Amino acid sequence: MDQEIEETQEKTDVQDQILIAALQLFAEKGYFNTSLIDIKEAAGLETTGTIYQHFKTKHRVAAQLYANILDSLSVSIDDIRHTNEKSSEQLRGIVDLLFKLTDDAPDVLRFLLILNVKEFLPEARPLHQSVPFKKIINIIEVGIKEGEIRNISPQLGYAEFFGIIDNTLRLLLTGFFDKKADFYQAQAWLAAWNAIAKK
Amino acid sequence: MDQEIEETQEKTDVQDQILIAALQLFAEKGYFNTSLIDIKEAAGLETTGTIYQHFKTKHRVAAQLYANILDSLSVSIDDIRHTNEKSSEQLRGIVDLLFKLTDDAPDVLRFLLILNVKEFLPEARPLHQSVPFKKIINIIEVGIKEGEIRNISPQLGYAEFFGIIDNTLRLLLTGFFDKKADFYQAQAWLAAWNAIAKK
DNA sequence: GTCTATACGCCGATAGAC
DNA sequence: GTCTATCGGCGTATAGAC
Repeated sequence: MDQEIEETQEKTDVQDQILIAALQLFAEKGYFNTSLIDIKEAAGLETTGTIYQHFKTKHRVAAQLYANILDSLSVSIDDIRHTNEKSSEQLRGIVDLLFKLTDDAPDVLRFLLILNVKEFLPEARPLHQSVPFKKIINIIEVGIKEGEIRNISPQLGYAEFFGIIDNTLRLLLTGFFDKKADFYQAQAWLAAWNAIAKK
Repeated sequence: MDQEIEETQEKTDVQDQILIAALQLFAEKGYFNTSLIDIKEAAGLETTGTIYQHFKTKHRVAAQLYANILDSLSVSIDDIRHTNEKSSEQLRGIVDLLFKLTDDAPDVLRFLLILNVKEFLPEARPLHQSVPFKKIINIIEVGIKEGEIRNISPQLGYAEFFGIIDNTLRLLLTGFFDKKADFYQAQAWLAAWNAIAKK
């Protein structure tokens, strides 16, 4: 039984190694510029065959990666919703999370925001129709109902609020800005919230 | 001499056919999912060899396409700057242009905004450091100096203003919105301008 | 200068030894 | 269940006939 646990443990570790290596390479070079040989080497494996023990195809590697990222984001957003009452606080929490991720795990945000995921995962829903982003739109809807946010269509509110946040993150990730991230975070939050807040 | 002109004319036409076909396919499927055989067929050619008469490599096709789009945009922006005095009017003109393009030539904007150009043109400057977009930042700088735009860093102003516009265009291009484009254009302009205008 | 035929390499995927 | 060896195919690019 100990053995079983060890094996399971090890298998999980190898899977994670592969996913981590793939994330880094996809974020850096893109899906199509990354071969399984690249992934194998970055994951410290001897052979590409090992990848096929854990994933049926290269495509599945990317699909799993995308699913994991969206799931993790979704959980974090739920957490933020439960620990904050007002829509403004919830949105603030999400913005904090995204900027924190830009610092701690830039490859995750590069994958989400810069790669054109549809190109290699054509069956995946567009980012803006994924579960976590639907939750953000829902927060905006609630904010409108409760009078914190001005009375616009939630989709438009999302476009305006998240347009500023998303673009700021993008510009941070591509090295466009010259000041520290914290500066832009504060400014972007203010501008984004002002764009949709009831005056 | 007539013959020379005809030949030149024809050559130009074939080049354009290739570029138009490539634009459409790249915008729809992405660069890596598009083969030269696809392009040849969409351009109405018999053989991929013809493409190699006009472009050294597939990569050059994409590079030429990107250069043409940026040039054309740059010319349009110059025109807008010359026919409008105030920064607010110039920005308004650019927003009108971009929404018009979304309608008339969506593939151009898909290429610019949705594809991750760096993936297949690694040597190209990021969009936000390209000539036409530098001109937009310059307009914002002038607007700040002349007091139309509040006193923020031009880069931040660009992130806020263009974040809203860019995201709205993206959401239009991906079919996220349910109302007509005109509605979102008016709203996006207002929100974007309000985000940076001096109150 | 346009089309035919083909070379060549790379990469995803697999079969099978150990 | 990990590694070796290799297949098959696609896609870019070219060489050469017409």
